[in-house]
Amino acid sequence: MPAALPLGSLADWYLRSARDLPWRRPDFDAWGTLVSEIMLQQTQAARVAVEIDRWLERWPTPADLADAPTHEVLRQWGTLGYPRRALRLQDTARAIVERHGGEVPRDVDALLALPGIGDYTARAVAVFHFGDRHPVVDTNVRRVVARAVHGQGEAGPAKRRDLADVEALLPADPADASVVSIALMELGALVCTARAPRCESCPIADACAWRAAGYPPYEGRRAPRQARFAGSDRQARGTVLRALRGVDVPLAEAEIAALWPDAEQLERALASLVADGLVVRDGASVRLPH
DNA sequence: GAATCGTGGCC
DNA sequence: TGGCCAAGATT
Repeated sequence: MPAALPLGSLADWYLRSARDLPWRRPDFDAWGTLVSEIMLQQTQAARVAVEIDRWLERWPTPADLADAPTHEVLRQWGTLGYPRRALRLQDTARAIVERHGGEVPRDVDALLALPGIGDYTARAVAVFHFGDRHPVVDTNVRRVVARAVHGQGEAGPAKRRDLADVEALLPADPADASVVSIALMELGALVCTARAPRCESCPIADACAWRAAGYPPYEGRRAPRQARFAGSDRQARGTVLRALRGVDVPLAEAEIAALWPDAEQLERALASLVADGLVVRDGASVRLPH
């Protein structure tokens, strides 16, 4: 059993060093928290920070987004990446209106039942907005715990076990547990980074098992590395969607064909965009969904 | 469990 | 320069 982490030092460090991010402002409501957490799925905080306010000014409540034209939702999503998230976010807004009277639910299971909301996002909303006690486990938390608690240089692929693993670290008091979760995330983002961690300024360095062991290199299994992007179906999809966002009329098949050199790959990308509901084929042209 | 899904920043 | 990484979720 590893020694307990100095959670008091961690919390003090957080209160001293936390970034001033929009979703940490006291006036951020449950809906704003949910929207920001979905945008933060695999997208860097700095990029979300410049988009979130404009989004929430346009659609300040779930009912507002539920009623929006989907093509406008996709345009506003812009280049945040993984545009299926924008569709799911609108689906979630509609589900909140239908199932929960337009109010973001507090219950983790109710949150998990919403489209596009998984283990991380559901608990992030329940903890960071509602103040309940749950483990909030993202890539930062997994890395910090792997190092400080388990003495491993990397976390390896995400596992179901990670949730219970982190839950065991949390203080009993929900408010204290909430600060520990956000502080672990911030520590992973600012200090205990994937490359070149800043151990000299780490508030829990004295208790870090990885440091105590002399920074042994990671020997365990790793997540498979991302496929090359250049020339991929993903790039083809992105190219098509970027073109459609840039105009307010459908694009003819010939205009679409001019976007990508490999006709067979373009057709495959187009078919997958249609299957995802991101694009609609309308006769001999292609457009964003209404 | 592994593959898929955008875009941009960093060294 | 190109691989790695980023507040993950879904199938």
